[in-house]
Amino acid sequence: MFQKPATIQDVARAAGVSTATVSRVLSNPGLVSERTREAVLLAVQETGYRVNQAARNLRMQRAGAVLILVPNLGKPFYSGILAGISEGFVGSDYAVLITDTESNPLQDATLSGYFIDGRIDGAISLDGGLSAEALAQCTRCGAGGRIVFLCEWVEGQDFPVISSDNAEGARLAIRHLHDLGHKKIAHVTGPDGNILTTARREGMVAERERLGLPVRSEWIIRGDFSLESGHEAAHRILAMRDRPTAVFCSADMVAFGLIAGLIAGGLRVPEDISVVGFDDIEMSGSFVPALTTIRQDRHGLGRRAAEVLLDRLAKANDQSGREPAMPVELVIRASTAPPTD
Amino acid sequence: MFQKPATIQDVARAAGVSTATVSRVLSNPGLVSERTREAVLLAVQETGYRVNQAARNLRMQRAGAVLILVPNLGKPFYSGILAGISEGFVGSDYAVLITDTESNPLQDATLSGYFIDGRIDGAISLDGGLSAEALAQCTRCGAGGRIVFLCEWVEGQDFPVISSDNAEGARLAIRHLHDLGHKKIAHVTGPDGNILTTARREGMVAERERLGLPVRSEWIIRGDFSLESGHEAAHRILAMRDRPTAVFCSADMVAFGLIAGLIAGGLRVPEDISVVGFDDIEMSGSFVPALTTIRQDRHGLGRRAAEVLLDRLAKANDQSGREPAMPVELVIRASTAPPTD
DNA sequence: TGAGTTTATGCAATCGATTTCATGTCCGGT
DNA sequence: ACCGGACATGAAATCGATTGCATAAACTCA
Repeated sequence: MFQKPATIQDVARAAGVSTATVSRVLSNPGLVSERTREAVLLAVQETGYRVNQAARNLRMQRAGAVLILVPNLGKPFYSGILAGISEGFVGSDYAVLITDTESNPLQDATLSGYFIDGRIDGAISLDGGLSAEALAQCTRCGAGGRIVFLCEWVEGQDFPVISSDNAEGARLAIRHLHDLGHKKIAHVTGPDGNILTTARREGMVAERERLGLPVRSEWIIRGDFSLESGHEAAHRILAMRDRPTAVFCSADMVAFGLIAGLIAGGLRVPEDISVVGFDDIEMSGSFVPALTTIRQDRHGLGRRAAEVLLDRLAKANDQSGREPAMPVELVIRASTAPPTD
Repeated sequence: MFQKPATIQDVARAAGVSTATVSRVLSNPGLVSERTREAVLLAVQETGYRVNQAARNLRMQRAGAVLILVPNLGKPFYSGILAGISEGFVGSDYAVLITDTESNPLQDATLSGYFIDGRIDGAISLDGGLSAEALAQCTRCGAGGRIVFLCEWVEGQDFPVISSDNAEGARLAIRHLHDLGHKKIAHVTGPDGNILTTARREGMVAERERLGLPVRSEWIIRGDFSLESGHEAAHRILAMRDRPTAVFCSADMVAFGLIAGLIAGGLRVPEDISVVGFDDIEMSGSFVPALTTIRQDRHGLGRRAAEVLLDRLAKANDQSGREPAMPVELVIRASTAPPTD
């Protein structure tokens, strides 16, 4: 057969010390004398010892893992975020579990169950659609302080939230279009009930009012962050009598669908109509035309969420509340230009 | 403070039986009498007991987790696969760990380390770029039979492989173009050294020869599965004196970049040039023009890999080797049409 | 009725680490 | 020379489950 992994007993025997000493060398070397420390480290080398996580977790009453709840792993938007999160946990001895809440919907008891099981020590949710009951169950079993929301969040709950400054992003987009000379600006929203939909729509409306731009209710088009919804929006716009000269989309994917639809309908982007996206996913820079958009620091968002959660897990301090919003940035590319009345 | 999770002891006390009995009720109910079984189940309800995974894993000498190695989580291609994998593990009491091998490159000892640690019981690698040394270390520590490759694989190694019939996909694409009347067919490859690049290129070359289609070396354009490489390929093609009338791309993303580039260069798709992709990712159906492509059953591939790995983990049987290739399918949409010489 | 099964259950060892507590040694100060 | 403290180490309890073995009760069959 194959060689069984060495246990702490094996190391202790090899080094001629007790298991307690081996354990101390590994986790608290200051307590051990120079001589024995070296002997133990040598024995560790020789035996190829690695600490058994199950045993350690059992003894330390922890799970050694965190769970990331992703609404839909397929959306390119999440990739950079996940990379940032993983990076944030490198060297922390927490394993990162990822689950797709769309293809594996959570029951109310599932998340708290993972905590009770000792499967996870903490969670980062990119899904703002968790039920209040599910969260209440987590709080009840003491997991409340170990859940962090990222990008999305649940209204009326007091969990830490890391997110971009969505309102500011909307503001930047509108101001950019206004600076180019656009007055008739449409908006394709996210799905109803999504917290980001609200934040971006309201930011956009506020800025439009501030700048005194004209308002038409049909210029606010309901979407759902998908390529298809952008495509549908294009049809709506093509059919309008009083067409906007620019469109601010709630997500880059929407912008892609929109642009494709507009071009298929005979318009040119940006000559006939300007388009601004939101997110700045990888593809946006190489789309044709390259997309002007609001950049979210996806990697940074992920890292920050990991940091905040690690901090929670380490200190068990329960000061909740929202983290300062992460800055966004306007990236000007080729999909916007002055209107050509 | 919060209520501590109930242990098996608590349940045993509540039901007036020993912990052994509780354990049996939960894992091997047939051994226990009707009466006590009911009493125990009641006690489980009342206490809200859930078995502690760390303890169970320690005792059973398992990790309760599998690791999925994904080359780049950001690529939409992987989404459906991951969904299929997760689905395959639902109800199996294995946790699914996901890691991005691009943003977190594996050292030679990392993967085997996870096995030795008792962090994972098995792995599914979507990355065909694992080093021989890393794999050798896994084999050495007895983890050889618990690694499954999916989509990609490492040449010269005897791990089970689940993958689509890449050669057949290439054949279908070329035959489709040939049936439409195309003779001058170009191909944008994947990255050098990638196993799929080879499989698809060779499938395409073989079929082209079989049909007696003309060959020009510049019609085989080096790409890397990315949108950008499609875009570059467009420039190459636009600059050719003897232009192909159709292009078979090694991935849908490449096709998107290619089409965008061709259109920007003044050609029409499919009127002036036809384009076929490979993968059929979500976006392909709603791209403009909708993409004709070779569909891989991503969900099914993921599920199958999960099944094969679960099987391995359960039976500890070591019969390795390649699984039968998963079928692919030609999906005809709007990006291909007869040539218009 | 008694020997031999079968069935149901409990006791206690075990998995591999961490950590408390006790012990022993060495040192400096008086 | 003696005492107190600092330091190094080991013995053993502990985390929460699973399971081999022993035992007791119930049942079968001649």
